[in-house]
Amino acid sequence: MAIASQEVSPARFSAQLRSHALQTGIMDLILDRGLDVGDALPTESELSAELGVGRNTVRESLKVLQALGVIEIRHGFGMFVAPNNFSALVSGLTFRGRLSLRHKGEEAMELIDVRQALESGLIGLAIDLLTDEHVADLRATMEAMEDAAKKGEPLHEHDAEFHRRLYAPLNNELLINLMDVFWQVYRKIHLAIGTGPVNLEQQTQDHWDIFEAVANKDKALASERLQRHFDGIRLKLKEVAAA
Amino acid sequence: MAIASQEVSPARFSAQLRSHALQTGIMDLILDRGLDVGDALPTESELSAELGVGRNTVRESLKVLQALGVIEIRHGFGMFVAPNNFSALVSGLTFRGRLSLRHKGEEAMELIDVRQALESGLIGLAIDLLTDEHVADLRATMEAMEDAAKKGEPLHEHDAEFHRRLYAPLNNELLINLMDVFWQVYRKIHLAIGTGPVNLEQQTQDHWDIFEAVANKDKALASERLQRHFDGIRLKLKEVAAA
DNA sequence: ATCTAGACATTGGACGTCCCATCTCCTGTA
DNA sequence: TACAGGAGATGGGACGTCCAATGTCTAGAT
Repeated sequence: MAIASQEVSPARFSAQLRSHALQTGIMDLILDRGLDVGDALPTESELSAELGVGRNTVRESLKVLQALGVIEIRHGFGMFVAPNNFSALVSGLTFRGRLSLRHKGEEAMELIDVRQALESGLIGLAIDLLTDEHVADLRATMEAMEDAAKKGEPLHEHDAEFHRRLYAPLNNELLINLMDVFWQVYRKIHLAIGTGPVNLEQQTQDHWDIFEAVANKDKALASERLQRHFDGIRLKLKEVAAA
Repeated sequence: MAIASQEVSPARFSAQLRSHALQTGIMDLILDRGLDVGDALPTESELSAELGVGRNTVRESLKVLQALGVIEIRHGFGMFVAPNNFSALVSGLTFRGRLSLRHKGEEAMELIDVRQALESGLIGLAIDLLTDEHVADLRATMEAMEDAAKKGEPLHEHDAEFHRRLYAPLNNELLINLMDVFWQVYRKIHLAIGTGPVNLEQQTQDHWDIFEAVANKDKALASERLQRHFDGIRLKLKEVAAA
């Protein structure tokens, strides 16, 4: 399974296409050999030989695949087919947000909007599938958050957990990961634009309100309260953009 | 929670950290210098010198940033801050789907589910913001699709356009891009599992039905019809997985 | 017999150098 | 004025060399 286009007329294909072909070549190799998550890939040298390109070149593609969450690279050990994760997306999107903060913060606002749209748009579907067990899990998370708030500890871990469990009924790991990405980007933007003194009690209460609406299966109210959840940062973003 | 804290041995972390630090280093450099979309980055050699790493090493990071849509690399000309695009995500996600098709197609199903959840979950918000102009645009797209169907031409371009315009009222480029990613992944999965003879008229009619519900601002009906939209491929996926 | 420390092979990480491919821009000619 | 072609700059790629991290295996001590 070689990059067939190389033998014929390399010049006809743009460099970008060749680079992309190498990446898909490696992915095809994984699929052709029936490698599964956790299985080891050939070594860099072997790949270099089999694909007929230099080791540096294959390394560039491997780094890209690593960034895309396709493979996992372990120094001194080998390379393996990775379980999916979107972590790479976070840095790219955060960069976008920071970049846009310099003019009008439009993209940062869009990032917030995406998270808001995802959360308030999908909560209805989640409520449809909500079981008592899910509600119990949510309550447990909220109690942990309340404990932390009383001790003056930071809430972000509990916050993340709450939002993850909110959409657990959808039973879709991929979607949870995706929403987690936007949670993280949200948080980074929040940190970047600087926050005033955080009111732990208020923050906890906001989440209790959301929990209550969800537990009562009131889709409209839950959706509205989730929207509210983002009003604060939107205001601050506008201030920063105006300045 | 697949994203954040996977169990990681300390040394592997450091290796990852250096690579990641280089990437963020380049992004910081862009931000520090006030570079904007379209502006040129320093040359590879300059970056190599300024960041104190070898050119090959910096190239690996640059390729990653290119894959993440942060920069655009033009052979023989230079590197530039890129407008955001998620196109890189597509290949990674498609790989996931193809990989999962070999056992139970779970991830492929999740990918479909994500698109379905996004579309049917967000249509309500879109309808809230729908204007007559948006409806007119949608109708125009549908008429173009119908024309193509009558000529026996492939519909996928019109299909993509229809779904893009469906969420245009949300006025969020980022979200449109994101949904476009899942549209493309959906299509690739569709092609990968093989489709029976496509019924152009039926396909067009399905879209007309969705259009009608949206134009009438019937959120529930629109959401339901969007859900239906995916029933076919889900069935086929289950067949493939069972085989 | 068991445990541990250290040697060892394997593998990825980083770098330098050389040459090729491609682009833009400028110059010269018709 | 317009077009063709060259010059220079920049990214693309290939080796070769050495460094660093990791897991394994073995020898020695207990």
